[in-house]
Order: sequence, then structure tokens, then C-alpha cells
Amino acid sequence: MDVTALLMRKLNMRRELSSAACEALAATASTQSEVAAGSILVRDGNDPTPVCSLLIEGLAIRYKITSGGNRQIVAVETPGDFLDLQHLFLKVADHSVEALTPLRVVKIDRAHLRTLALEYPEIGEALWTEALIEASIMREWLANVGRREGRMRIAHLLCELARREEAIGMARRDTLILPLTQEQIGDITGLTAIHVNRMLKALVADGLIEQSGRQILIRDREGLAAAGDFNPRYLHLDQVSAIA
Amino acid sequence: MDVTALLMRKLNMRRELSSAACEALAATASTQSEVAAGSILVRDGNDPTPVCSLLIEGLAIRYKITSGGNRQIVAVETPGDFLDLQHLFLKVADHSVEALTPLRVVKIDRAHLRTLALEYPEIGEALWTEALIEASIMREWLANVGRREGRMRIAHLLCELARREEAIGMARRDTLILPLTQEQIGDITGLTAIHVNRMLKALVADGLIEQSGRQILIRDREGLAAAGDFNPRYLHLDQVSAIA
DNA sequence: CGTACCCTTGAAAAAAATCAACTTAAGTGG
DNA sequence: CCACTTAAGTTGATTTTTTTCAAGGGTACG
Repeated sequence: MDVTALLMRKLNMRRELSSAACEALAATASTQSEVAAGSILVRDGNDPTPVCSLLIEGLAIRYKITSGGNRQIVAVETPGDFLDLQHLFLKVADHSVEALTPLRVVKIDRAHLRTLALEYPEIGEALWTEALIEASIMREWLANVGRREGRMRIAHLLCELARREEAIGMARRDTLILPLTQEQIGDITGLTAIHVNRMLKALVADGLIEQSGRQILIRDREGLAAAGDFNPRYLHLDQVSAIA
Repeated sequence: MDVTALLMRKLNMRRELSSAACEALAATASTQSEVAAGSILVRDGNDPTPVCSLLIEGLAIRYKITSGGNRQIVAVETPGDFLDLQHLFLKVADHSVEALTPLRVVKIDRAHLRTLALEYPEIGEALWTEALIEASIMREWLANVGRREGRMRIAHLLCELARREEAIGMARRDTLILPLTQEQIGDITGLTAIHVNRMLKALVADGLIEQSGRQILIRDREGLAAAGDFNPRYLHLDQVSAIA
């Protein structure tokens, strides 16, 4: 799809864009580019990169490393998310962003995106909403890691990712594409890879899910939601606009 | 101080305000109002309240409750913070906001604040920055709870609050006003009150802090920062504007 | 056909939660 | 001002959860 059209679709969902905003957007779009899996797009402690991107395909993570060398993943980005809206107005990156899989993105000049956010109310509202929903997800993760135990944390994560993938048309209902190692699942949930392994097995043993490679089949949707104390309200899905 | 002057001071720090923006701000400000300790300002699941506030005095917390009845505090707000910027563009509140102490606030109509954020680039930038810094703090908390152990989590929290209080002129360097019960500290750090108690005692025993009622004296600033793996970068202090 | 990298499993150790008293401090109303 | 009440802090013993350590097993890929 045309790059401008993608941006339009992403930003147009909540409000009609003025013609001025449309022109500004058209002036923004370059072409799509590819990013290799494992690439680090933003590095903690550095200036945020001069380019922001709209993620079109693939998964990216945002994370922090503690002095002990432990990693905490603070967000998973799916297609349709803006990479690094979180640093849009900050001078120093406080965490890193990495491509988990090969990505396809639309690069946007960061200074230009700031201008779009400030000068065009329709675009500003869309970007605000995006950023606030990402913060909302982080709050839920904080509650998940801080106040639920292992099994529940993982069940919750699976529910969230399944719902998000469903919302953007990435996976079918009750199917979850999970290109994460068990170590990475641990880095999201604050557990060790070994414990993640055991808890996943427990969920399988309880008939809630089924594993087949990097895909998960949700056998008991209700049960998994209950096991994970999952309520999708925090995803604010009615305010999310898909690009697909 | 005059309410308009407070708002000006808060929003003016990063950019010169245009006269139009100044007028819009002047039209915003009502009077200061008081909020009793324990009042719930925003309730999870409800519409976010029609009023947003600039916190002038006192402390407020934002929190979520899990199905097990456990509470996770996701933010502590200090004077100079906007209460509930996080819900500014969201339709449903995904967490609650509560006054921890008696508060003094300047109420701002939520719809009006949205307009200010979108129509006046100087104000928009200030509010964006505020919201993004709050998200940055949440990321650090997530890493704290997910990837550090008890003693470290608490040391980290003490360092953060001390630094933030110092930045806004609320407490002197090496002194920390901590109007939190040990249970509330646990709700921030993902620990039980009992464990918080033991870890605090450990920090005292190690000569890092001294307790005197609801105040804490930091005896060894460097040592506490090391014990808490604390690096203030994520606070983006150079981008924060104080009202005091 | 190695060689990574990931997954799996068991046993032991550590961290944190739970359970159960008990102490201190801070009001409140007589 | 004192007895009473309630919330918060303290401490020890026990249990649960999670991590750590250790060792195999599977699989993809050059």
C-alpha cells in the first residue's frame, strides 16, 4: 500500500483530517524500509534517533537493563504502532527499542512528527491517544508483574497478545502468534525462563492452551482469561485504529 | 499565588507562550480548591472525571486493583504534576486516582485542557513532555518491580522520591518526606508490608538511611543509590518545570 | 554433522508470602 | 488528662513461590 495512504488510514480514524493536515502528511511520507531482526533502533542513554517509524509488519520490543544485567521488556509493539512515540519530546532515551523479528516500517522524521503533533489538532489527538494507550498497557503490566503470581502473569500476557493480534487482524481468534523465546516471556513477566517453561506447561496441562512451535492455540478462552485475571478494558480497543 | 500565574509558570518553562495562548490560559484558571485525604478523584472503569487538576500541594497516587484484591500503585504525584493527564484523551479510566494527603489543586475543565493541548503548540509541547516523563517513570518502576529484589526496589524508590522532592523544593537534599505506610510502599514495589518492614530495617542496619516517623534521613547518598541501582536519567529532570 | 540456541527436567537454595502475636503511636471521647 | 480504640509497625516461625544450579534433549542451520 502507498505510504501516505497508510499514514492517512492510521491517523484519520478518529477525526476528519483538514486539507492542510492532509498536505502535511503527504509531505511526510517517504517509502517503506526494512529492518533486520535484532536491530537496535533506539539505544538507552543516547539521543532518541532522528527518525520515528510507523510499524507496518513485524514485532518490536522496548526494554531496560538493570545493573545486574537483567532485562525488563516494557512494551511489545505490533503493526500499526508508532515506534518511539514515547521519546517524541524527550531529550535522552531512557530505554532501548529493538526489532524482535524482521520489520517493515515507514520512517518519519522525528522533528517533523513533533510538528505534526503540535500544529495539526487532528493529528495531535491521534498521536496523544496512541501514546496514552501505550502508557495504559504499561500500567497493566506493572500490576501484572507486581501483584500477580507467575502462572497468572503468563496467562494474562497470552490473553493480551491474542486480543491485540486479533484487533489488528494479525492472527485469528484463539490463535496466538508468539515469536518470543521463553526467556523473552520471562523478561516481560519478571520471571526466569525456567519458571516460564514450567508455568506454560501448567497452562497446557490444565487444558487452557496448546503449544505448537511459535504458535499457541487457546483451547479455553474463558478459562485462560480467568487464570490471567484478564479484562481487556485497559487496551482501549475502541480507540485504536488499525492499518490493515 | 494567583492561579493563572501558577499555570503560566508551569507551562511557560519550556517555550515562550504566544499572547493567544496566554489569553486561553487566563480563561482557564478558576480558583484553588482543597481535596480531603483519601478522596478518590478518578475511579477505574468510570468516565474520567470532567476535571483535570494541577496539583499544588500534597501527594496523590494512581493505582489498579487485581481480582485477588491486591493493589498496585502505578504512580505517585507530587506538587507541580498534572493529575490525570494520563486519561486526557481516553474514554474510560483504566485505573483510579486517590489523594494520599490533603491536596490543594487548581481544577481545569478536561475538555478545555484537551483544547489547550491541541490548539496551542507551546502548551501542547509542555503537556506532552509531562505525560511522557510520567510514562518514563512507569517504565523504570516496571523494571524495578520486575527485575530487582526487595531491598533494591525499596532503595530505588527512596532515591527517586528524594530526588523528585528535592527537584521541586519540597524537601532538602538527603531528607525525604515519606507520607506512605509500609503497606503503601509495598503496593508500589510489589511486596508485602511485612517484607517492606524487614527491608527498611536492613537499610537502616546498613547505615544507609535513618527513620524518624514519616521522614527519612539519607545517611549515605551514594550507598543508597548503589543499593537501589538508581540512575536519575529516567526522571528527565532538566525537562521538568517546577511551580514553586 | 557440528554447533548454536532453545527447550526441558530435577534437586537444592533463596526470596518473599503467610500466619500469628505483640508493640507502638495516634487519635477520640469521656 | 486518661482510658479506649484503631491503624501502623515489629518480630518470629512456617510455607510457598521462584531462582539457581546442573544436566540433557531437540532442532535449525551453516
